[in-house]
Amino acid sequence: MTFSALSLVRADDVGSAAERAYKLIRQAILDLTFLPGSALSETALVEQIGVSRTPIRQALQRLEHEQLVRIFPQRGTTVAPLDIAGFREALFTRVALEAAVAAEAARRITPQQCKELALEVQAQERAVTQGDDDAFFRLNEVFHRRLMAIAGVPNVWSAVDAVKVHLDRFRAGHLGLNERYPLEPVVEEHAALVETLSRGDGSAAAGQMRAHIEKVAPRAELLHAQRPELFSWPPGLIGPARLRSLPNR
Amino acid sequence: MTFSALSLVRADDVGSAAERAYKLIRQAILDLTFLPGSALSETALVEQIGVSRTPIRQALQRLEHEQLVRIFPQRGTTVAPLDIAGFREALFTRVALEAAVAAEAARRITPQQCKELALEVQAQERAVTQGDDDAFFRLNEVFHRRLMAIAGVPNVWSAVDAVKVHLDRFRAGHLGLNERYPLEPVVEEHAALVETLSRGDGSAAAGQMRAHIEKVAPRAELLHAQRPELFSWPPGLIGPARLRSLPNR
DNA sequence: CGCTTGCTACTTGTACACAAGTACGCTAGG
DNA sequence: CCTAGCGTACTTGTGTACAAGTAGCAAGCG
Repeated sequence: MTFSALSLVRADDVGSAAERAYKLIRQAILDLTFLPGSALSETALVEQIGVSRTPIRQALQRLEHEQLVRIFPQRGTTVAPLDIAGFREALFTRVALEAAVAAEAARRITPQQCKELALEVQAQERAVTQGDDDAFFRLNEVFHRRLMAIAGVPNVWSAVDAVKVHLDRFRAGHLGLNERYPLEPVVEEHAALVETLSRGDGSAAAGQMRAHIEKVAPRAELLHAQRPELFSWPPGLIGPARLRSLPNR
Repeated sequence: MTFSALSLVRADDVGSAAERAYKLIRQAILDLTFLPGSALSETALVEQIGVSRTPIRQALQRLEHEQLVRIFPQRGTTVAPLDIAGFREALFTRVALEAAVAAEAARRITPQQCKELALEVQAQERAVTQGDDDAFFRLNEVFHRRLMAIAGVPNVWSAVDAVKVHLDRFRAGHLGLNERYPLEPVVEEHAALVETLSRGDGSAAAGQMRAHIEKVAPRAELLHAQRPELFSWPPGLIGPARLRSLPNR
């Protein structure tokens, strides 16, 4: 009983101060607590998170490296606006990598691994029928990582993860609109993919994976049409000027 | 005449202290000035580079993120050993991305762009016949980046660059052995690729790109056979223990 | 002789003070 | 009323002192 409480505490307590600051700020950007285009004050973050400027700065520099924030020396730091071109490039990258993974996995997969994947798909189905979206997204990630392990390239996930944030930001934008994305087809595509993998058909598996991932493509233009303010710097300024007065947009 | 000297100075003088420290340490790791497995002392780097610990630490954390160093809290920092598995995964990633780029470029390329690529290949040929390897490697990088621009995904290069260091480290290891890698076939493959792109044959271009990049694959085992000490932690220790006494291996 | 225990010197992590530079607003002048 | 100029308050970048923790060695004990 104390265990579950402990594991909840861990999420905000484990790791160095810099690690905690990184995860907190990153999550706040992804779920739109910090709106795209708004200014991020290091001193304000110090008060909100309760650590010194040093770990805050480490976190912000990691976030700048993955292009979630922009740091303008001696001027300020802002949350990067959503960007359709960036979305398309991230999607291109993820499709290329995961399609290649699927092809290689089809060549290497064993019957035992096929059974394990089928079990995972069943777990995904349960999560969807129970309406537990968060559980499904976790299982979805596990599934895609498992394919990389089967293909013998587990660390390719880090390359996917680096671009995946720019896809997930669009999903978060849709969540704010209360538009649920139907998850049942996703599970069906997973099941079909496992079946293809079990036949060892690499090119078919690659094609299915490509189509599977590219289904999120329309999200970019949809969200841009519905919430254009997330895609540009606040009105009245072009580019990196006027960083002082952007408290919350 | 002062210009070329200036441009040489720039490499060590431009950018923030953290940026300079990052580039210097990175270069020293890539050209084996800092040997794989050896310890990196922050205070020693402070004296060698001439900046404070803060930018040194920023640089080391960037290097840890791209897996060139490993930081063990309260214990020490070491240069990451070469790793065949990492090489294979980096190669897989680069092949997947660049093959997809080649396929997309074949669909989008214009006749004008074909001519420009042909001119670039001629410049590469000149560099090779003049024996200017450094110039060729710069032109080679420009060529691959240009293909991404043509395919409409210029920022995919950053994803390639992130894994490319783990391929380049093996090239640096070979340089120490004075084994020159023949560059003429590389230029010929570039020329053949441009010809295929001009025909708009996407799948053929992807296949050529795949073969083109995978030619470096044998380097991993070759270097491992000739310089195994670059691939493991110094003798007498397994894993991350005993960081104190590893001055230069 | 082998083992334990404590000390010392080193590591990285964090906090804070200061330096360099920028934007905004006020004020004085036209 | 408008505009130019300056000062203030803010930003990030850097240096440095201190805190927390680890490895290695040496001395003392069994």
